[in-house]
Formats: sequence, C-alpha cells, structure tokens
Amino acid sequence: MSRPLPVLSSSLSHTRTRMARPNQLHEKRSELLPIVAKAFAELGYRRATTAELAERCGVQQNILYRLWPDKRAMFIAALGYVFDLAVEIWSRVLAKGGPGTTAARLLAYESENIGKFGNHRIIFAGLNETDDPEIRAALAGMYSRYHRFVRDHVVDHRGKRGKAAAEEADLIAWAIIGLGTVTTISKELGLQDPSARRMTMHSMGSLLLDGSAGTGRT
Amino acid sequence: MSRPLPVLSSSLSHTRTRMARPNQLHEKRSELLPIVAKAFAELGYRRATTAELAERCGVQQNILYRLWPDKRAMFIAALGYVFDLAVEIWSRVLAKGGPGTTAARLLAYESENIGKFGNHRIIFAGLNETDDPEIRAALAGMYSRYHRFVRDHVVDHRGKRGKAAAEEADLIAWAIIGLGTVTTISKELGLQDPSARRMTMHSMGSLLLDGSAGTGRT
DNA sequence: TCATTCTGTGAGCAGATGCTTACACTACGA
DNA sequence: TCGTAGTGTAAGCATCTGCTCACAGAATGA
Repeated sequence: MSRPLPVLSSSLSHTRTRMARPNQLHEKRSELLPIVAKAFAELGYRRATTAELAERCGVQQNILYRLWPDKRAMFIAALGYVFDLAVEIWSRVLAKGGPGTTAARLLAYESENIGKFGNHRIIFAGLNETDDPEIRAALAGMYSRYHRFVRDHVVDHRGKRGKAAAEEADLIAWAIIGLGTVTTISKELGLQDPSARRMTMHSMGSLLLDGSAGTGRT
Repeated sequence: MSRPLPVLSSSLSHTRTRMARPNQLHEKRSELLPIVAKAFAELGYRRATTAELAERCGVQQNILYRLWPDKRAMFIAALGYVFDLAVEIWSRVLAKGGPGTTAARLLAYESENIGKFGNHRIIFAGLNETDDPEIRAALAGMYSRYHRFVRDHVVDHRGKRGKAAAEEADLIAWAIIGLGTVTTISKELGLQDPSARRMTMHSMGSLLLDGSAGTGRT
C-alpha cells in the first residue's frame, strides 16, 4: 500500500523524456510465480521465508520485492495462480470429452488425481492467515469462484431449472467441495488407502450429485 | 526426545533420598493447556510464539518449557485437548436425549453450533505443519478417532449390519467430516450467510446419512 | 529448624526473518 | 556513443523467535 506496484512504472515510463530498456517485470513475475507458488504450497506461509523464495527462484530477495510490494502480495498472487492453474487443468480435461456429464467427468478426474499437484496446500496455508484482511479476501474470492465453477456443473448435471433447483445445486456444490477437501486431507495424512479414497470421492460424489432421487446404485 | 518429559521427575522423586514439595506440574499443565490451545487456535502454529503463549498464561516462557519439552509438544497437547473437549461437548449433547438418532442429533447440533468455540482452527494450523512427523502423526490419530466416532453414529443411524454396510458407513463418515470442514471454512471466510450454512449442513448431512437407498424424499 | 526440591523472575543468546540500501553493470533509445 | 533506466549482487538492519541460564524465594518432609 505504501509503494506503488512496480508494474506501473512500465506504463509511466512512456511519458518520461528519455527511456531505455522497457521493463520486463511482468514477464519476470510470470516466470517466478509458479516457483513462488510451489514454495508456499510446500512450506506454508510462515516457513516460506523470503530468503527461501529467493533461493528457489535463483534470484536475490531484492528482486522479489521489485515484483511484489511485500511477502503477503507474493502469497496472494500465488493463491490466484494456483486457482487459475486448476481451472485450466479442468478445462483441458473437459475439452477432451468423454462419457457422462461434465460434473461426473470432473468427479472421476478428481477421484484419480486429487492433490496431484500439491497446490491445495497453499489453501491450508491461507486458512492460517485469515486474520490478514487481504489474504482473507483473496481466499474468500477464490472459494466463491471455485464454488460457482462447481455449482454450474452441478446445475448442468442435474438438468433442473428453477429457483429451488438452483439453491439445491448451491448446497450440493459446497458439499462436493467439502468432499474434495476431506479427501485431500485424507491423502495428506495417509488416513485411507488410495482405493478407499477413490471410492469415497466417487461414491459420495455421485450420491451428492444424483441425490436421494438417484437410481440407488451400490 | 533429548530431554525426559518433566512429568517423569514426579515419579522419580519418590526414589530420591530426601524430598520436598511434591511437584504440581500435572496440575499446572491442566491449568494452562486450555489457554495454550486457545492461543494456537487463534494464531496458528507459527504466530503463536512462545512469548505470546507465556504472556497469555501469565507466566514466563521458562515455565512452559518445564511443562513441555518444546513448542511442538505444546501444540500436540493442545491438539489432543481440543479433540477431547469436542467429544465431551458432543457427549453432553447426546446425553440430554431428544428425537431422532444420535447421528441426526449431532448433525442438528453442529448445524447450529459449528465453529462455535473456534477450536477447529488448530486443525488448520496442524495441517500446515504436516512436514513434522510428530504433528502429522498426532493429526492423523485425531482424525482417525474423529472418523470412528462419526462412523459409529452413522452405523447406528442406518441400522444396517454386514460388511457392505460398514464400508458404506465408512465413506459416509468421511463425507460428513468433509461437510463439517467446508461449513467451518464457509463460516471462517463469511462465504454463506448463517441460514444458508445451516441449510447446507442439515440438508446435505441428511442426504449423506440417509443415502441413495433411502426413501427418495425431495 | 534445616536441607532439599519446586516455583517464579528476568535477562540473554544465537540464529532467523522481512525488508532495505548502496552500488556496479547492462541494455536500449536517441 | 552517450545517458537513462532496468537488472543483478551483496551486505546490512532492526526485530523477532525458540529456547536456556542463573538465581532468589517458597513450600515441604525430616
């Protein structure tokens, strides 16, 4: 808040009398962000020290502070990156096509691949920093978008219209997110063996999606 | 691991030649543990510094280190305390009796009171320290006990016997834990208004409990 | 009472942490 | 080629962090 984001100098520099070397801050940010995100995911917020982040990026801390005003901004950027990446992956999966609704296919994909990239850990890291209003807001925004994404596929899956159906899809989407969360925790802590985990995700996910009006498969 | 737990000196002291003042470490631990747990819950692992813990307890850091060998042990003790407390509260709720199965009543209670004591945050704190084997193990143990608790009530609720029913209850219990988790997060971040949150917990909880083999109510 | 153990106080220490400054170097537009 | 602005390196700083030490006083059994 105290200093302007470095990226602004890029546009401002066009108004200067004499310019040299158009800055590449944006490119550098894009280059380092995945590394930063991975570090936050692996270490959590506090243990991902600026020294550690810099070392992993192969730069001096200094440089990170030219790309982002402070550590918190690095974390928030990483949070957004992880979400965008997940959406991108899901989009690719859905683009490939296959049997069943998109919701069912996403569920099947997550049953196999949940926690694969380890990026979910950054969310747990965020949940530990909810006292910070900006991190809290970033997290809330991310969850809202995530929920909307899931809900839209639930609506499509169920094929019902109307306000009641929409509200129902809303609840189902939250429950599915919860299912994904607990499955992730289960994997993280080794609480279930992989097949049981897949079974939980698939079986309970199907139950939630198809509801009590479902076909009652075992 | 390097030093013996201070509590041992209590029993050892009986073998000494001359003794004075039987130690009250155990009592002190019991007295301070709730305060320590609250601090961890509010601040997370890293931000709950030993200085902060000591101040909240109204003692010097020194004293905490006589009660537990290190900060990690304080955290693990707090983790156990929070779980025991939750079980105690649930037991009281169930002891009061009421309509429906114990599972349904627990669900109804949690719909209203989830996250009430803020103690769940300590679990998120723990999930950020899963690199530490001891914390990881403590967390896994706690989740296992939690799951067993929920599962037993699910079994009772559904009233089915046999291996297949038991396995089904297993999955349902995990899904319900997930539902509780996401509801907690929702409250933490203000993602839903309270009535929507209650609705999610109750409606999706009922769906999971009664399952697709249920009576097919809407 | 006296010796011994427990309890509390306060200061301190080595290392870590977020962030900054100073400065040399490089690339680019004019 | 010259000057400006972007890029990289190295060191440093105030503060914090987990943990320990030395010591005075209190409580208790003998």
